[in-house]
Amino acid sequence: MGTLTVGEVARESGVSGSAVRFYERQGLITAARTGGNQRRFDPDAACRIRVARVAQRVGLTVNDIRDLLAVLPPNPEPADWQGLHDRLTAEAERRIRELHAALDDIGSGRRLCDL
Amino acid sequence: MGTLTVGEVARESGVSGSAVRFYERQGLITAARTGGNQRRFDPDAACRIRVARVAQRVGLTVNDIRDLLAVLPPNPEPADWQGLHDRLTAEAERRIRELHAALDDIGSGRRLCDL
DNA sequence: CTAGGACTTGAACTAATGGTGAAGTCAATG
DNA sequence: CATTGACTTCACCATTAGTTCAAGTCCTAG
Repeated sequence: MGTLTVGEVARESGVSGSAVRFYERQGLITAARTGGNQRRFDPDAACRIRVARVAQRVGLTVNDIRDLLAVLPPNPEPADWQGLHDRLTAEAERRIRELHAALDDIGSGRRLCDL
Repeated sequence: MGTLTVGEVARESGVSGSAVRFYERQGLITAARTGGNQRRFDPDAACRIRVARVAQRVGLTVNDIRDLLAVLPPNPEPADWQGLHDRLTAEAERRIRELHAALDDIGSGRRLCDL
């Protein structure tokens, strides 16, 4: 099944080789092994990593992303992408709401701190 | 000038005593010293800490917050609060824009990863 | 004037986060 | 079959934001 090496996935996904191995350790991607114990990835590994990078920009940790990607099977169908998209969107919007709430508190800052 | 002990500032600001000392080390607040080398804070110290906590919610690090509070003199005037408010608002809005940009990229996720 | 709670320092420690680096092993090519 | 680049593991690094500890000092109320 797996045909891509660490280096190939790294190049395709734009992260370092050590990051690819890190992501495998963390369960974001999975790999088959050759007789000589080398990793071989499915072609969707790079894709999963690209999704992971976007999720990091939303503020998710690698742990969060593991859970997120757990619901994404190999060779995902449109519905799988949709679910993932929905979860990420909800998370980003939640963070935007938190920032707005902080802004509101800042707005009342002078009153909070009248000296 | 300074009349409040570490413990009093901690109580007023809602953080621990060790955090108060930490914030002083980091330059978020300043303290006078008694003859016996104990810290004595101005009453605005607790206020500055409350501002710092809001800034943390916006995503600033303690280092960022030191720079932010550096422009806030003791006994700040309305214009000082305004400047601080503007900087925090700008930062929060920048982060909101980043999240929106990430959302846009998520929207194109299926195309990015067509397998 | 003394008891004990609050304070002092500095260093070590915690815990999460996101990797990197060194030393050694594999595999494909000339 | 040897070279050389890619691969392996495991330990370690750096940052962030504090907490904890020990050993000692201060200060204030009774």
